[in-house]
Amino acid sequence: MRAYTFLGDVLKTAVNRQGLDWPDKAGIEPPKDKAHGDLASNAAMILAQKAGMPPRELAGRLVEEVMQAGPMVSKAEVAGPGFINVFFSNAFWQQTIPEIQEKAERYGCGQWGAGTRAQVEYVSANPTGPLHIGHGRGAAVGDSLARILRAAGYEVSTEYYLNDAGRQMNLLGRSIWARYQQVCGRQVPLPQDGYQGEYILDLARELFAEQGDGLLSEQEDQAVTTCREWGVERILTGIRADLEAFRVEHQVWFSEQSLVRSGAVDKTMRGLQDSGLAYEQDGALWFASTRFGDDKDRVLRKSDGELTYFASDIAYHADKFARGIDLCIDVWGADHHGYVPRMRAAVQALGRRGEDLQIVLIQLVNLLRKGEQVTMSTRSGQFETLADVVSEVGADAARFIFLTRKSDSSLDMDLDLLKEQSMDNPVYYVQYAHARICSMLAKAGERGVQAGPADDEVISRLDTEEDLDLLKMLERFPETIQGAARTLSPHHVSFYLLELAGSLHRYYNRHQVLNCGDEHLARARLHLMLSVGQVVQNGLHLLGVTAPRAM
RNA sequence: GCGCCAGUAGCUCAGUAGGAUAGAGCAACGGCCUUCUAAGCCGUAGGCCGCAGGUUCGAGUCCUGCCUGGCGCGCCA
Repeated sequence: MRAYTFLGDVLKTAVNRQGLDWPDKAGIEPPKDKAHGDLASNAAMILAQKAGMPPRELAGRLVEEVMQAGPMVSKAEVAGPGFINVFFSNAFWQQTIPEIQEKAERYGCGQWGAGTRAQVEYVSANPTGPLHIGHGRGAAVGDSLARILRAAGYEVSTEYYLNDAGRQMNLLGRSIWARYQQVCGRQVPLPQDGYQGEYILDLARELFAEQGDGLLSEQEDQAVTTCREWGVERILTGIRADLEAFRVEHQVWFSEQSLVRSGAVDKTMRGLQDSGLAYEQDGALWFASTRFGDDKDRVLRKSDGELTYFASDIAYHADKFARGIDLCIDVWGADHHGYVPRMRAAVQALGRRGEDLQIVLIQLVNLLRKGEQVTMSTRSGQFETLADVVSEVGADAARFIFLTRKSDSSLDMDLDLLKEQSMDNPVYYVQYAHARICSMLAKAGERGVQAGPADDEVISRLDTEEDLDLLKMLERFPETIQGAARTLSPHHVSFYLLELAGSLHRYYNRHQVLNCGDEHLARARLHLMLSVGQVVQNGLHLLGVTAPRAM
């Protein structure tokens, strides 16, 4: 990060001295090939025409200025069609060590999102059954996203939206009621379209164990209500426990029912009507979402008087904005992608910019057992619960798998493979790096070796190719966080950690830390290990994965 | 029919705001433990980046068309 900002300043000044402005399209980035420097810029190629000289000539002038920038730059050159390649001095990279030690667990954090109140809403599964593995993926992404955004300086809150007002809730009540009666010995059919799952029967048995057959004497309506309320509470308790076991936290649990009851939904509907964005037709109330680019207008209140989910979703988002949230990030299952245009339209109708709502779509998790797909449907009750998977493969492995690919591509997850090859699971590769470092530090402690202060004299000994490789990796951590926050993509952090762990393992196999035969060198390398350990820890924390001290 | 997402090594996937000779892990093959954790390291092999055009100094990345797979299109929830 230091390298990037430093060179950015230098180059911009140099460009200005040529009487030019820094072009938006210009980039400064690390080249793929190390021989092309630590950072390279294409600015000269973009500005050549405007400057009225060939790209290489302009690049040459800029390079001269970069060379004057001080001892941090060891070399700058013109390359290829007009790239400016810049090499930094070892001393520059070595300064990363004291920076990490000073910032410790805050290293990598920045202020890019300062002043923005962001809210991440995720999971938000209907409380009609246990969480399945698909919810788990959304949970991992949402939770990690919140951590990353906090690290990037946003003021972040997390929330679970509870759809506790719809018809599904009634269906749940009736399903439990039917099962309950069966448990009591009555011959009753399950409701049509009811929940078939085994867990409904479990719930009914539990209810019976708790309250006996007392419900049988109640009125049907009353009994169904009791079953529903008891069932929702029971299921929610389970969901909370599942999320906790998965190390996922929601600060706020927001009830849809509370919105309906407070009249907030009606109020929002009236507001839309007043501003001419909602209208009555064929006995229904419609939202004119086509005005904001949606394919067709959408129903808010059906002709039978019932509100659609969409209506409360709009009121819910209005409520979010009213609470002072600047940026709403909704994590949804990708099967809801058709819903995106109307939700964004609604946000604009509320007087917000479309981009104040960001929707992260989570693609399907194809769960496999022995290579065969496990079909999933809450209704039929055939699914793999998050809790089962977590207890089988562990929260760390599950989270890491979810966070090691773009959320927008579907994921094949073979549980048997994941278990059998658990030793080859990438999460262990990263954790092993941390454990290795801890082991070295422990050994250093036993031998009475102290790292001491990380002054220039000490860290200047970190000068091999592998030292610099690690130092450069460490220096890149802050911009990794920034990039992950900007693109709402936790997987960038995972891939960074895999790369960092790789560099550490390579280092370990090539250089001795404690046994290198030189007390000063050992101290320098100890500092390097401390820093790598810190960054691995910080990175894993962003993923919600533990950093074990021993494996 | 329309829309969204995906198509990159045998498999699972990266590829960051177009950049230089396209990467990693697994699987395969060959090496490395009297030394701080071999859950590791080093090496070899493996590619018309779905296909065809276009934009420009330059395309895996942007545009158009097509092919294949997944998902979605309701006064459902």
